[in-house]
Amino acid sequence: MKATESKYNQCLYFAANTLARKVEKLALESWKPVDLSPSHAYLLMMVLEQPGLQPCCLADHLQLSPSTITRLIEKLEEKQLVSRSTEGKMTLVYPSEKGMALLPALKECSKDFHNSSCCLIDKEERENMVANMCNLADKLH
Amino acid sequence: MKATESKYNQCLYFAANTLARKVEKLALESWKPVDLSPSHAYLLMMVLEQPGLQPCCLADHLQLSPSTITRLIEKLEEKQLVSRSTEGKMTLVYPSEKGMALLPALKECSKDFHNSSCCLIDKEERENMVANMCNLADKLH
DNA sequence: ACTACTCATTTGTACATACAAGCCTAGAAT
DNA sequence: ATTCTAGGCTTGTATGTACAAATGAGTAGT
Repeated sequence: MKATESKYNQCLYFAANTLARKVEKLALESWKPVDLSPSHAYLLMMVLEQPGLQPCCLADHLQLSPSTITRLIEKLEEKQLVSRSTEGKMTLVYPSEKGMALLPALKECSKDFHNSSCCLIDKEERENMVANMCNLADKLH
Repeated sequence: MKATESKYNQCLYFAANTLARKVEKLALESWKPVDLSPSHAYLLMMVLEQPGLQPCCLADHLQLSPSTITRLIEKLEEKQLVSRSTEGKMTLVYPSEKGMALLPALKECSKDFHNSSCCLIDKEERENMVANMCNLADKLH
């Protein structure tokens, strides 16, 4: 059955969750080439762009809780893609050589993901939707 | 930081997930009075409306995997809100007395959830968004 | 200098969900 | 009848995420 045919096709809870799960699945596919989950990949990309970023800053930009960020970094550290250095009460996250080497592949995955969702929906409509979703998310405190 | 201010505010992955998590949180609050998570509540409401529904049908309408449905039913059974009866190779789910007694409260929660999201966003815009999200979800195979 | 307080991070634990493999039961093929 | 197959459900296990409590390091009050 399609989501649009479901009993709950007018329910925000239903729509938001269903969409997110499907998008997650698509993203998972797109980032398979680098063997990272989408959130790991986004975090790594941020660190590559701004080496020495703090976890709290990552949490802000990715809109994830600090504890989740810790968990994501842990895994990237295991894979030796980033390293943490503790400076006083804060932690700085740096990409490793191996992490840096991954940048082009990451960008490729990013592009792939973007394309595979773009071909399903009109560019303008898509942009509108994404903006609306962010807006509503912000209102939800 | 707000989602609209994030580095990734144009990314579908980011927008869909951020929104879904926030909506989930709001829904969680709304259904606290009946001490059920939103998905448990929706499942129960479906069973109340159509006693004897099969898990596969629930999975279809709620757009969740069969295994997730099993897990949801298990918990509702523990709470003695529904019961399962195996008829040949299929399973039928029925509400219990206790489950039926919960119907008015469930409807109240449902209304609350709807209202608390409605006061944040224009009715028409909201309806549009929900419809668009379902549509896109369907296209994401 | 001692205490209390705050902030950034981590840890233990829990929840929502899914995938893959297994288990029954019903019906089909022989 | 016996075996094969398919469908519906369940089970083991894994992923993504968060909350609440714990840690540890600066900071302010006295």
